[in-house]
Amino acid sequence: MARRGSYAKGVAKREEILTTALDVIARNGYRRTSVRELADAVGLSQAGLLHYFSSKEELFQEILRKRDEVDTETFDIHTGRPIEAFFQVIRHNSEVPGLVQLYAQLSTAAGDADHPAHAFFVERYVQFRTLFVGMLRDEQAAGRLDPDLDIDRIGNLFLAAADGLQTQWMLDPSIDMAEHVAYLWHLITRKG
Amino acid sequence: MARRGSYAKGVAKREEILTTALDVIARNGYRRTSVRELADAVGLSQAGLLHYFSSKEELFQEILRKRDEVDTETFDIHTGRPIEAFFQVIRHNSEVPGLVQLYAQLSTAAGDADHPAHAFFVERYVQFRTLFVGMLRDEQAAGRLDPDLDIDRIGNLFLAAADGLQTQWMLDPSIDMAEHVAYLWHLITRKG
DNA sequence: TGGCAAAACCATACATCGCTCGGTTTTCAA
DNA sequence: TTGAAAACCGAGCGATGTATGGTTTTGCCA
Repeated sequence: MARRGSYAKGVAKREEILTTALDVIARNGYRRTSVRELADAVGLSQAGLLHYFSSKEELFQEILRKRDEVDTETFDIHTGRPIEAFFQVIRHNSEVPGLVQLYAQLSTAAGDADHPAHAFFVERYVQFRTLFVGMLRDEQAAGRLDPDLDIDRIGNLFLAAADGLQTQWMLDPSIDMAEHVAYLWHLITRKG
Repeated sequence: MARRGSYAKGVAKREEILTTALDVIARNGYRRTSVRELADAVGLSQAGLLHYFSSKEELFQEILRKRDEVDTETFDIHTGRPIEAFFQVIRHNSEVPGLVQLYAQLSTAAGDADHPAHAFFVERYVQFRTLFVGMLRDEQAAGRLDPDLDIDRIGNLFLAAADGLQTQWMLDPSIDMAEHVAYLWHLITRKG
């Protein structure tokens, strides 16, 4: 499933690389993690590792893609109430600082239009915006949310708050990300 | 003023490095800017440049520190109404994408406690939080803001929104950062 | 079941990076 | 005028990401 024509061994190895890389980054931090180190951790040479991912940045992108897939399943994004899943994901994030570092670094680096992961993040934000705005629309339709609210802007503000709070949390772990986002939700839903 | 014991020439050169580096980064983007390139741009060798800044990361940190100083003066942060200055800074940011890239990258990299710029950003956030919360307290005292609001949390949410919107704006420049932050302000001040 | 194309994987090498070291030249106060 | 410190450089080191040209392993199908 990794690529067309992959052997069973290759598919398993690719998966092993992703999960192992996640561990190494979580333990060593994003800055101090090199391709050689990741290759060693899965018993491959650097060239052997780069057979599966054409560059370091693509490897990191795929790690984050897999994270999204796992989170989507684990926290029941599409079936439950998305706002609840959103809070759960944020709470969970404070237990995987390495991933937060990786995400923050790669998503900002991808701001450059030439960055290999640029398209990935552009699409990611589109998807999350759509998901969030759809949820807000449902809340409005159910009468639980002021119909005068600009749900497009609010959707962007929620994503921005989640990202920005990660930066603050990395600098000062005493900041409770989920609590802050919950307060933003309170600000929006108050005065029914 | 740059360091104790600097000669006049050195002080001027240090200043030239900062302003030139700013231009180069704005033009080439943060990723593609190396120390060698910056050294060339000011007519120095790399070793010559690193006489003024002990590392690349310290140079970038000093660029951002200078940016803060210039913005503080230009937009009248301490004398005018801080919220207005805040909007102006954000509007101005969309005209200096290179700086936004640099800030986003360095501030997230500094999340690692071992990063050379870690202390700088920790302190920076403390300062901005203090400034912002003070402003919110004044608004409450003047009766222009609901006294029940948690101004500490709101302060953090504003900083987070400003940061997170930069990420979104880099990925999609059609996003109006200032407009979104203004809408957040509207959400907080509505229903006086 | 044996052959063979493609996948899996490696050793080596290369360009570039940030940075250090040991020096020379320039500045400027005493 | 002098000399100590600042300003600056050439050369090179170790580490990084990645390209190249190969060998070994896998598994489909004839």
